[in-house]
Formats: sequence, structure tokens, C-alpha cells
Amino acid sequence: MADTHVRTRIAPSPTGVPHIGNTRTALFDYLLAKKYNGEFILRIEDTDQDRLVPGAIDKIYDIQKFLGLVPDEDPVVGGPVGPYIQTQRLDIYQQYVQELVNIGAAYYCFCSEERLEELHKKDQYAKYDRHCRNLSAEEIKTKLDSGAPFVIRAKIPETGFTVWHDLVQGKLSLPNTECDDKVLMKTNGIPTYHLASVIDDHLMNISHVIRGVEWMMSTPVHLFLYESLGWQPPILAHVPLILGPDKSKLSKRHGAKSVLGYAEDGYLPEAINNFLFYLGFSYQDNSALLTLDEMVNVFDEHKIQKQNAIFDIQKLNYLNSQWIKKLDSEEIFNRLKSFIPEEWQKEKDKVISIVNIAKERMYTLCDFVPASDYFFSSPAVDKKVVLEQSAHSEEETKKWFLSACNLIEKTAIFTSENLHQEFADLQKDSGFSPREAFMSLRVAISGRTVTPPLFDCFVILGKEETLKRLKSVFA
RNA sequence: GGUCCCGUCGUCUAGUGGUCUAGGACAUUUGGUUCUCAUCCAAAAGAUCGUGGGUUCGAUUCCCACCGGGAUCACCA
Repeated sequence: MADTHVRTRIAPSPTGVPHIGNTRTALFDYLLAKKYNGEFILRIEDTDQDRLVPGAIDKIYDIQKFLGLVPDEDPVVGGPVGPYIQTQRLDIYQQYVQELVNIGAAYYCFCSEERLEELHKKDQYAKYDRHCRNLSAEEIKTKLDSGAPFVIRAKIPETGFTVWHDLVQGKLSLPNTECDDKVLMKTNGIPTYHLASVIDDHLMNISHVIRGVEWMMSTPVHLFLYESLGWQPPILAHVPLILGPDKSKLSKRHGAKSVLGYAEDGYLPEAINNFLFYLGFSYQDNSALLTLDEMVNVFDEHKIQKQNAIFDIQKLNYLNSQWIKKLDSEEIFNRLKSFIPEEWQKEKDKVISIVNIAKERMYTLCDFVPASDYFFSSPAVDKKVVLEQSAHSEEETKKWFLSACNLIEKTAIFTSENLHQEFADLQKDSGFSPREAFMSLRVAISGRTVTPPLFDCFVILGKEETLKRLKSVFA
């Protein structure tokens, strides 16, 4: 197996937007493929035509693109083993399901849905009772000729165990008696997941199938199909689930969103990738900022955890804030574009200099605008708050402001360092503590008590605007 | 209910039959830096390694049972 050419795939169903767990699986697929210089493939599994969600396919592409997990082969760019959409491969499935019937690995089933429902009414956990498993050739022919609707089911062995080595779960052994005779081909002539994925994975030369543990119990069905067709099964890796803070399956209740939702909330793809990477995986101290390429280098498929992992938004926040600090401000500006008003976008240089000083106060991209709006429009300043912060009488505070304005007016070098220097001297003789002196000015120019360093703000506002705001307090 | 998987600080995890009085990161708390907040730095607290039995000179590490959590049992994927 060591010399197997690695090809991985993600196989989303366009019945909704992939959730965060699917996306982590996609990350692992991507990392594994790239680590071994293989291919990462996207195949659309649209065999459930009844539940198609319009636009879902676009979202799938959007997620991959946003995270930089770009497939080497997919329905759009194509590839040597297409088509990559299952409903375009219906004749292929038909051919193989016929073969399965011919060799006795699958059989026609004419049971009505009512009969099946009846079975489940008696026992909610009932398996198919294999009513049609041993129909005679004549019976089948008669039914077929009469045009009776049918499905084709797998003829799973009634005894024994299915054993395989799972890349993350280790040695697994499931009793065949637990397996249902799963439907392979539905009445409408469209295959189920079980049939389609096995055929496609084989035909597309997929070497590793990474999927959620929810597929573990139906693996014997898939392995039975591989064996019946005389195919070598791929390496299987069943990865654990991502749980909500209460250890139950992550759901909308926990604010679970797709990656697109996190993008809207101002999270960077780098941070999301890192977060997903560290969830159920271990590398160094699990807090290093890694690019996709770096993750490829350090990824080890044998280190994927078996336990379910709990989604911890604090860790995501941390990673996101770190990435915001790490990326240069020009880059942050580009990411910020959809988060800031149009008027701001025209003042790129100004926004970038604000980003420079606001960066370390940001957890997400959404934090930027509410924390920086006073740079673009005059804030409402409450004189009472200014006086509160100055802790001096109005008279004295007014005097302090006056001297501050004078200093600014005659300062030739309007830089943060220089202002800091000169204001330090001024403050010493003012009778105001540093806190009183600077906080009162801060409130005067911003209308708030929390801002980046005062003199950085002065510089961004400019001499004129700073003076204007300072003077207007006691005007 | 049957079957299968999992169980180390709140969270993600490291780790090994004795060096573990169990290490790191995030979160929390405190201190330092400081014009605020934040950053940054330092420190503290936090896990009798799910519980109970074995095996062993010795178990968090091996075995069993139990308990807890999860998955699955569709003409959905």
C-alpha cells in the first residue's frame, strides 16, 4: 500500500450547505492528498433528487475556494475520470448493479413501501426481512414483465464478520448479521449512496476514503460490494464528529454554521483551517499559526484522534486574532472590504493606518467598523464624560485643553512619537495625572473611553481635525 | 433495545509499566509594561489520568466489569 498513488475525494451532497464537520473532513482529504503529491477531487453526490437544495452546489464551491482547498478535479474543471456529478453517471451504475445481480450479490425486491412501513411499525429497529431475497427466476421475470416497481438490494452474507483496518479507528470487526440488505438501486433507477460511492471511488481510483464515523456501521455493505465486484477497496478512515459545548451533536441550536457563516462573522480562512486542523489533531502546542502548505508538511494521518471533539469558539477567536495580527495591514484591508462602508473603501491609506493601530484589538473582521467609526465622522461627545475622566473642574479642564491645543498648533512634527514626547512634558506641569490628562482628551476626540493609543489617533485624524474636536468640547 | 466506537485539567491535546508530585496550548485569575482597552511578558489556579476490580514489586499506561458519552439500525446522504 505504501506505493499507492494517493487520491482523495470529498463527496458532498447538494442537499444543504456542508457543515463544519464536513469541512474538516475536506481539509484532511486535501492535506493527505497534497502530502503525498496526489490529487484531491470533488464529486457531487446528487442521488437524492428529492432533497436538492437550489444553490447548494455553489456554496460548496464557495467554501472550498474561501478556504483555499481547491480540487484538482471537479465538475467544473473536469478531469480524466469524469463526469464528476453522479446523476450524469446513471448508466454506469446501471451496468454494475446488473452485474451484481448476475453474480448473485444483489437481488430484485418488489416489496411495497407500505409493507416496509408495516415492518417498522412492529419494531422501530427492524431490518428488512429479506422477503424477496430468494425469489425464483420465474417469479422475478413475471413481476418484471408486469412492470412492477422494484428496487435492487445487496445480498449481504447472513453470517460471519466484516473485518477491516481503519486508518483512524484501527482494527474494526462488525457482525454481518447487523447489516441490512441495503437498497442499492432505488425504484426511480437512481442508485443510493452505498452503490454510487463504491463504484465511483473505484472508477476514480480513490486511494483513501475519509468520512465521518456515521458511515462506520454501513462499511460492511461497501466492503461487500468491493469484494463482489473483485475490486480492491480503498483505505478507509472514519473521523470523529464535532460536538457542541454540551457534547451533543453540533446543531443550529449551538449556533452551528457553515464555513460561509463564519466568513460572514469575520473569521479568516487561515484561522478556520488552523482551528479545524487542531480539532482532533495534535501538533506541537496546538496554537501555532500554520499556512495550508505548512499544514500539509506536518499533517500525519496516523495522528487523527478517535474521540469526538467539542467545538470551542474561544480557540477559534484566539487563532483568528493571531492571524489578524500576523497578516500585514494591506492584506487585512483587502479582507476588510466587504465589512466596511463604501466611503471608507475610497480612503485606503487611512483605513490601513487605522488597521495598523486597531489590529491588536480585533478578534474578527467585524470588530473593525464599530471600533473605528469616529475616525470617519465626528463622534457625539458628552462634556460630562470628559470632566469625569479629567477629574478636575470644568475651569481647570478647559485650561488643560487650551494648552493642549496650543501645543498641537505649534508642533511642527505631527507624529505619534513626537506628540507623545511633548505631551508628556506638558502633562507634568498641568496638575493632571497622565490618566486624567490623556483620558479626557481621548473622550474629546473619540467620544469613548477605549481607543488605540491617543497620539496615534491624533495623527490619523490630522492636526486640523484633532484641534477642531478638542475645541468643540468647550465651545 | 442490538451492534460498534470513545473516556487525561472547562476545551484541544502530550505522554509512558516506575523519570508523572501527569507536560503544552486556548479559556480563567493575578502581577508587570502602559494615557484607556488590547497586545506583550511573567505567574497562579485547574486532571486523585471515568469508576471498581484484577495482573505486577509497581499502572494513568496491560486485562475485565461497570458507568458515562457518541454513532448506527431509510427507496437520506
